[in-house]
Amino acid sequence: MSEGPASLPTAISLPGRRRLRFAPSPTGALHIGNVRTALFNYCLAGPEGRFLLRIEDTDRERYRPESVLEYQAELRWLGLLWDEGPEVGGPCAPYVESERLPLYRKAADRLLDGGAAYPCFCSRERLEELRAAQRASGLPTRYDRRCLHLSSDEVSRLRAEGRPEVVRLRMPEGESAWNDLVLGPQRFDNAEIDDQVLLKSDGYPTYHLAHVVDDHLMGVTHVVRAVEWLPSTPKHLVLYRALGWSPPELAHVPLVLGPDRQKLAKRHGAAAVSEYREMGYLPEAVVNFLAFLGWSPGTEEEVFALSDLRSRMAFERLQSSPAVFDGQRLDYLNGVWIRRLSPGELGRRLRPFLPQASAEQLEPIAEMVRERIRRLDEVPGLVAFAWADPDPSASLLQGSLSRSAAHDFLQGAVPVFQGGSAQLMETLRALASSAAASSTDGAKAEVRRLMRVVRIALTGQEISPPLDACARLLGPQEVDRRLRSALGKLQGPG
RNA sequence: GCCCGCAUCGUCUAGCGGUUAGGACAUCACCCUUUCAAGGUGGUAACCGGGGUUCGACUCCCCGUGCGGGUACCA
Repeated sequence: MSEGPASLPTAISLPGRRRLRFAPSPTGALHIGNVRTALFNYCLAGPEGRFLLRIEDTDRERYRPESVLEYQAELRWLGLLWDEGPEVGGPCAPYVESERLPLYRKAADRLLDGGAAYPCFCSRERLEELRAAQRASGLPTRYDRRCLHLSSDEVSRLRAEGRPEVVRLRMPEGESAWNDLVLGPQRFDNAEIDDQVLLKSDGYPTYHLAHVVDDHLMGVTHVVRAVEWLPSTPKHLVLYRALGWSPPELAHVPLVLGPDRQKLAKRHGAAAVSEYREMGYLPEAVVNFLAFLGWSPGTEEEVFALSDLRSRMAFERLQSSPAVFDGQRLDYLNGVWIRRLSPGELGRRLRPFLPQASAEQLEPIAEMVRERIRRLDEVPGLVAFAWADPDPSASLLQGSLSRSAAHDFLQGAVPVFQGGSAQLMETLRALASSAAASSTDGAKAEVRRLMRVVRIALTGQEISPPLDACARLLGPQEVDRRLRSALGKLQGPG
């Protein structure tokens, strides 16, 4: 490449009608709020569009290399597969900003040459003092442009001294306006905007420079990001213009709040996607739930798969007010999606939660729990009896029944279970009904009490999956052993 | 401090000048039921306040209030 110092590649005919991107900064765990932004970008690209993943690793202080792979794994888990980006490549590679440094340098040089930016040698200490003073006198905190009018001699002298140097954007006079796809017409007075640092003294660009260069070079057509970026948008617009590029469409989506209406964070409980995965939320439910935090179809439908969302989501229906993250609604949707899974599929998803279960046990377990759980991590507790000896006490077994009634019913139940499970419940209920016939209070209540004895004998718990399913999971021998053991405890007076 | 954004049931939301303000979660009651669920039926519950504009405002405009965001050589 024999490009001049101020030359940059040109973005031409890239695939996809719309090109949207998710550009996280790998500094920690992937936050659920960021996932929503990723989801919106993914969906808004539409079936005809392209979804790109770009790694914004320009903050060397906070950079965490492991995060890159973690983010990718979580996005894949959610089904947010990128058409271009790390690992999959694409026409705009590389998609990692730390590998694109020369591009930002060239852009900075071009801005410097055109007078849209200037070198600044002010120390961090001076900047801090400046801000403190401005704040103290009630002024907006902004750089005072001390380095704006440095002569070339002064610049060379400072460089010769080895003073750390940054490149600052020279914010021009006038106004910055755009039509935000979510918030509508926006207008800022440039005089309110600071001369932002574009290139840091370590040679890395700031977000402002890097994302403008990359979004342009990568042919990004729509930038969808959280409102926290709204106030710095004028800087970006100025950069596009100074570089001779036309800006993409902009859409600022509202924040996701915690129950206290503060920006969702760690202290609200789970903030990382990985935690949701570990708690047994299905990616389908997380996606469905997050989509409705700021979007709705305008109909009364509420269950959406990712592919439906990608074909249905549109800017016009994006919400402009912030949404509170409501865990109860997520739980509900998770239950809905769990019940939509076939027992076989649910069994496969259950694997990480049931290390002690055999391969053959997973599907039957899935079948017995699918209508009673909202999260996969509830399952180990529901079926714990299968791998533990319940060993219930006699008083727990008999409950409000007389000891002899409990004993007699259990004794009658033993042969029922031995007879195989085909009509198990029918037979058991018939047995209970006849035993309850002489009951003074309600026969129905008596049947319940009787069935309860069997439940506790088998599982040690008052609450369990249906008895026939429990019996099948345990197997005939174990059922027989547990019934006889309980029988033994109910022997004699009590 | 300065700049900016937002505002319908507790929560997510529908509404885009005229509606008994709709749905879902949660909640309450009942039904179903071998427990727990799931499912069914029904109920409680909202337009932040004040001015305008208009024959008519939840809807449009202004002010206030509240909440939030930004104000970095972090993104």
